[in-house]
Amino acid sequence: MGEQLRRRTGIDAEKILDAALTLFARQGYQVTSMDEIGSSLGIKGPSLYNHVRSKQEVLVTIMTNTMSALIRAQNAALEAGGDFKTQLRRVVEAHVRYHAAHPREAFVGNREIGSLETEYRVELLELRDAYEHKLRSLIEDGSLEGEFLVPSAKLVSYAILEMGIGVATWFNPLGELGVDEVAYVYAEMALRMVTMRTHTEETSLL
Amino acid sequence: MGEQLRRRTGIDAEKILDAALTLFARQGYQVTSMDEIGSSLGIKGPSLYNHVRSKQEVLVTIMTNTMSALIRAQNAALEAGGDFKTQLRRVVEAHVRYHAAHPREAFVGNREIGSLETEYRVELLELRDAYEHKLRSLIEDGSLEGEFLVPSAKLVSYAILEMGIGVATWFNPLGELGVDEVAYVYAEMALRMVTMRTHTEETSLL
DNA sequence: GACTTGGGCTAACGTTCCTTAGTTTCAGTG
DNA sequence: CACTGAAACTAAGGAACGTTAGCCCAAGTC
Repeated sequence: MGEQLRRRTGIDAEKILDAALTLFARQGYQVTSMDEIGSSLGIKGPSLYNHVRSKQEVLVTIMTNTMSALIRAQNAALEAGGDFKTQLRRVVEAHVRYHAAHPREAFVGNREIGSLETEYRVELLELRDAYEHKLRSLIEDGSLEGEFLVPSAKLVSYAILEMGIGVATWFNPLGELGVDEVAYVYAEMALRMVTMRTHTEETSLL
Repeated sequence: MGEQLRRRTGIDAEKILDAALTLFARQGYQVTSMDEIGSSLGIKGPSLYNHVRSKQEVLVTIMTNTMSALIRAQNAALEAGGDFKTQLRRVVEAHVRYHAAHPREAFVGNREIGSLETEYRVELLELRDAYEHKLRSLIEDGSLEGEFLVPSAKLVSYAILEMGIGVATWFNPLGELGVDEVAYVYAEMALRMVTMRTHTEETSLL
C-alpha cells in the first residue's frame, strides 16, 4: 500500500533522553507516553526500544545524570577553596546557575521522585542527602570558626537549597536579569542568612 | 452468594476530599485511582460518583481550598498592622506555619498544577500570583520607607516564599524543632534577607 | 406496611499505555 | 551482487482506569 521510506534517523539513547526530558518536564512522567516521545523524534513508540530498555530506565538515567551534575558542580565550587564566605558564595552560585540553566532537569528531578521505583528512589535520595550535607557542613564549620552565626545549620541549608531550586521555575535567559546577576543576588541573600547583623561592615546588595 | 450488608457509611464530599488529598500527596494525582480513594474509605470507586462529579473536580477543589486558606492567612497577617518589619515577620510566619501544618496540601498544591485542566490551572495561577504580589508589595513599600534594602523585591519575595514551601517536605511535628521555633527562624532569615548589614542593632538569631 | 430515595453495588464501555514479537527495509561489507 | 545487521515498522497482548448504566438494599416518611 502506502510506500514508506525507513531511512536511518541517527537517533541514539542521548537524543531520546533529551526528548523525554522535555516532555517529562512539560507534562510529567506518567502522562507522557512512549509514542509521544517517539513522535517528537519522528519515529514510532516501539522503535524506542531499540535504544533504551524501558521508560523507567529513561527516567532513572535522567534523574541520576541531573544529581551527578549538581554534585560535580558543588565539588568544583568547594575545591576552589577560599574562606568560608567565599566558599559559601561559590556553592550557592553553582547551585543557582545549574537551576537557571537546566530548568527541565530541575522540574523532573524535583517532581518525579515519586515516579521512581523504590530501589532507584532510595539511591537518588542518598545522593540528594549527600548534596545537602556538604552545604550543611560548610555552614557548621564556618560557624565553629566564628564566621557564621546560625540557629540551625540544617534549617539554613534547607532554606538556601530550596530557594535556589525555585529559580528554575521563573528564570528566563532573555529576561531583564541575567544568570550572573541572579546567582550573585542569591549568594548575597545566603550570606545575609548566615551572618549576624552585629557587624558594621558595609555590604549593600548591589 | 456472599451476603453483603450495605449500610449507611456517612461518607460525604468532605471525607472524600480528605482521603484523596492523602493519596494525591503520597503518590500523585495521576497514579491515584478512584478505586483506591474509595477503598481507603471502605467503599468502591464508582460509589464516589454519588458525592463528587469527577476526579478532576476533586483535585480542583483541593487546590482551590488550599490557595484560599493561604491567602486568608496572609491577609490576616497583613491586617494585624505594625511597622514593615513586623508585618514581614507575621507574613512569613503565617506562610511557614501553613506549610508546616498542611504538608499534604503543600505537596499537591505545588506538584499537581500541571494535572489541572487549562482553565482551572489559569485560575489557580492567578491566585498564586496575587499571593506573591502581596508579599512583593510589602517589601517594595518597606524599601521606599527605608526600612528594607533589596536589589530586587521580586527575587527576594520568590526566595522567601520558596524556602517556606520547602518546610512542608521535612517538618515533623514530633521532631526536635516545634512549629513556633521554625516559623520564628524563617521569619528571622527573611528579615536578614531584606536588611542591609550596615546597621549596628543586635539581632542574633536566637 | 407500602413508598420513596439516597447511596451503596456490579458490570461494562471505551481508552490508553508499556512492552514484546515478528516483519521489513536500508546501508555497508566483501 | 549476496549477505548481514541495525533499526525502523505493524500488530497484538495484557492490564489499568475514569466514568456511566442499571440494580438493589435499607432507612426514613406517611
